[in-house]
Order: sequence, then C-alpha cells, then structure tokens
Amino acid sequence: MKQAANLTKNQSLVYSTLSDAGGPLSAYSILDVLRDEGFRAPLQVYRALEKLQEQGLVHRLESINAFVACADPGCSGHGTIAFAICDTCGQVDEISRTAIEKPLRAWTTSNEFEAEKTAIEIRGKCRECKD
Amino acid sequence: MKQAANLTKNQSLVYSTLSDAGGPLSAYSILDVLRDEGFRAPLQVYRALEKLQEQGLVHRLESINAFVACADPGCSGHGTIAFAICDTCGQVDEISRTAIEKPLRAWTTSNEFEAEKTAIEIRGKCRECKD
DNA sequence: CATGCAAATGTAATAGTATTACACTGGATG
DNA sequence: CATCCAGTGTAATACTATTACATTTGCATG
Repeated sequence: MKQAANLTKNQSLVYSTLSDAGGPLSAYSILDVLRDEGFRAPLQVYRALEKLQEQGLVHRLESINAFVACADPGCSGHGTIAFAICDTCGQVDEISRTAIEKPLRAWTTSNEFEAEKTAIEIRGKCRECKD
Repeated sequence: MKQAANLTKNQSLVYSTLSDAGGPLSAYSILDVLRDEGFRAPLQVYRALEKLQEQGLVHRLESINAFVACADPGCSGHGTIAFAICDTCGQVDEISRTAIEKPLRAWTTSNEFEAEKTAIEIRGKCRECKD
C-alpha cells in the first residue's frame, strides 16, 4: 500500500474494497459494497478508479469489464502487464514480463505507432479449475 | 471471404457490414446499418457475431467493445493475434506474430494455465494521427 | 483572514453494451 | 411422420459507463 496515504476518502474506500476482494470486481459490485459507506452513484466509483489507475494501484481488465488491485502496489513504473484470468474461479494473475513487451515494441517502432496503453489478457482456466 | 458460403443470412449480412466498414464497429452500429435489412433487435447481431468469431472471420476488440472483420479471412487457424488500435482515427492493424505468443505460452505452460482466448490490444495513435 | 482556484464530491439523468426468456420456423434425420 | 436442432424474431431486462450540473473541500496566495 505504498501510496495509499495520498488517496482521498473515496479513492481509499474503493482501493481497499478491491484489495480486500482479492480478485476482480465490477464497478457496480464496488458500488454495492460501498453503499453502506455512503456511495450512491456509479460515478463516485468510476472517478476513484480512474485516479487509482493513473497511480498504478488498480488495473482494468478490459475483457471482463472489471477492475483489480495491482499485485505490486506502487508499481506505476512497470511497463506492459499481461493478465491471466480464470473464467471459472475468477482468479487473476499478473504476468509482468519484459519478454512480452519486446516483440510488441518491435512492431510499434517499425510501424511508427505511438502506444499509450496496452492490454494483454489471457482467458482460460487456471491450474485449480482446469480439471 | 473463404468461408462466406457457409454463412446464414444474418451472419453474412453482419459479416459484409463489417467488411465494408473497413474498421471496427460496435454491435449497435451494425444493428443500425442493418435495420433496413430487417434487423430489429441487438440479439440478432450478437448471435451472428458469435458464430463469425467462432469461424475466425471476425475479432472482438475487448478494450473498445467493438468488432472487426479479420484481415485474413478464414484464418481461424492462426494463433494469438495482437491489435493496434488508433484512438484517434479508429483504424485497426492486426499483428500476427508468433514472437508474441511464445513468451505468453512460456508462462501458461509453467503455470499450468489452460489458455482459451487471448486478447492483446495496443491503444494509441497510428502513424497518420500521432502528429 | 479573505480570496480564489483546482480537485474532489454529490446527484440525477441518460447513453451504450449485452443477456435472458420465450416463441416460432424450417430443414435434416431416423 | 416424429423429432431434433440450428437459426430466427421479439420483448424485456440487466449491466456498464458517461454527461451535465451543482456543491464542497483543501490549500496556496495576496
């Protein structure tokens, strides 16, 4: 929780909800959890998520419209991340390998594409669930 | 259009809409285009898209909730694909490099993860738009 | 201390994306 | 003929995200 101190009230509520969940949650699931804390509208969640993503504390999983606390908080410096998402149990693993980034960067460089954000998501079944 | 012959009426309508578009379309955009052809409900589009994806004729772009005709139709055999999506002009490039697949497969293998579907999407600005 | 600005917040309304449920058709197969 | 199954039609609903506008808070600065 390196940067947690900088967070505003809403931001830290959303962040700890995600951390406690130990897995991905949708924005509306977060909203439901936080209704007790006074949250009333989706925007409150989306706004907090946006800031948290900027700080690298939270990642968005595009392929399932969900959000997950970063496994390595304060990692805003790390580059391209890949996620392995189990469609059965919902568990998410972060794969932070520069090895993956390299061939992608080779393409963007030679095609003069200015990459801003890269999503790599492997969907399937994790070791526990695949049998 | 290798396999186009196998397609049902709705499927080929959706497929040619996507082909003609020359870029990604949302399901509802497709629906709007096809209202003249008798389409009335989103489900008609989603069902066709599902079949087209199974056949590898269409890809889904997870990060923008859109669909695009495969650049290399009939390519259902090809493995992991990466997409470069220009957020400015909307143009999409397919990057089909086994080089990318390799490090990912290394991870899934050593973690015994059974990959079913992999999304790799680079968002940014293409050569044309980046200036 | 007062002022003013920027960031954060609260709320409502709406837009955009996707699925569930149920009914029906038509062709292939036994 | 009976049955099965893939495809289709339609309506209703669920889920995800954004726009617009009003208000508040923190804080630097005069």
